[in-house]
Amino acid sequence: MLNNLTNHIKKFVKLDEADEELINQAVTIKSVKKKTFLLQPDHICRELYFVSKGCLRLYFINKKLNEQITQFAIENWWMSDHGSLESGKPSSYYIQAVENSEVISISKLKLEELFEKAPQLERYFRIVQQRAFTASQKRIEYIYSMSDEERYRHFSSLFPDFIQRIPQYMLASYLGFTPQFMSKIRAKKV
Amino acid sequence: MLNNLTNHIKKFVKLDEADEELINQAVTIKSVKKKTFLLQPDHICRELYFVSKGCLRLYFINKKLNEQITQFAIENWWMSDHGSLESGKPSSYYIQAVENSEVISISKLKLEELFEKAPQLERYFRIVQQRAFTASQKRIEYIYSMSDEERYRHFSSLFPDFIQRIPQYMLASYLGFTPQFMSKIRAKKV
DNA sequence: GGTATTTCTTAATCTTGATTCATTTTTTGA
DNA sequence: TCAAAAAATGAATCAAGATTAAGAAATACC
Repeated sequence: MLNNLTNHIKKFVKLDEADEELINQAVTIKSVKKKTFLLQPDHICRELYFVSKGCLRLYFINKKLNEQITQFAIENWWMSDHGSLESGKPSSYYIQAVENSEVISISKLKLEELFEKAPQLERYFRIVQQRAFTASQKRIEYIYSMSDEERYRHFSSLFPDFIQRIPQYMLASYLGFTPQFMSKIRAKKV
Repeated sequence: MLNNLTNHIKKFVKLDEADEELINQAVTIKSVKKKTFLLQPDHICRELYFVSKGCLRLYFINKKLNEQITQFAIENWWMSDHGSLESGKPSSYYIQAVENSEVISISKLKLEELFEKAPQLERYFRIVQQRAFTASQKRIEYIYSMSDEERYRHFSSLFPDFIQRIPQYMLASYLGFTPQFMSKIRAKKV
């Protein structure tokens, strides 16, 4: 649904019909089945993805050859490898659909064109980017101020619905510990 | 030096003389002595600080009553508590000068006025914000993929000059471990 | 509907880095 | 310049969570 994107933008800045039209022409809708990759290592990331339905994850393979998830994106979140997108260098990440999803995709190039034609988007992305940064900082704060167990309980209480949607091992990965440890603390819970 | 700010902005977007004038009128220069606080807990953060000389740190007091540093800002970096700035709620952070510093300060209010008068700034802050987010994500990646010792050695090799500027215990705090552990790995180094 | 693959659990042992407490070294400021 | 405060070091003990290795339970798919 294209509307999901423009509706989200309109929560932050004003768009007239011409703007909406421009945006809708610049983006493409993709249906992605569970486990499909939108980005793989050694590829240059050239697009940003807005999740209109479903769930994506961003992860890399660490030295111990385990998947390390660094981000999830659900409805109304953007997902991309901004590092690769900016630098034009190959990514070291995977972006993969965790559920059958619908994403609205826009290339970096088209986005830059859009910034010229609809300058309010510049503001929208500034705001969205700032929120993303604040959230990321908050996450670092949590990492450094809670134990793994505390972080698990904290996350569960903040996002009870979300933890139902994804396999436990993915949450363990996102929170930075092993599935075994996750089982241990869940067992304790009783 | 006001020029430090406008020069930095001009690395990302074009400014004409009128823009520069507007910016210079909106900001104020502050000389801050080492250990001076620019923000303390329970205060609402209403400003953003651009470091034109010196070094600031952002930290909070964790449950164990230790200082936990989450960010440093040196020359040409912005520092603020975006969470408090955005929400208008009291901060739980300290922003403190680590060295005698010169900061260029702008209030959230004035900045919003500036966005109207000089829309290129919207782009500048979008770009700066995006870089900050990318850096923050990169940091989370490091936290989750290296041991504390590895992270210390990695950081030291990336920023050899910076580690000379700050006390070791502050670096230990930023990297998320104790000064004692830091001593241990430094001793090993020989 | 049954087999194969994924996901989750349990338990024993091992490691990294925290804690505690004491001492030394360096820096600061009157 | 010298006393006091701040910062760094060292060593012994402890704890959180990793690792390894099974096995059990769910889910997916043919």
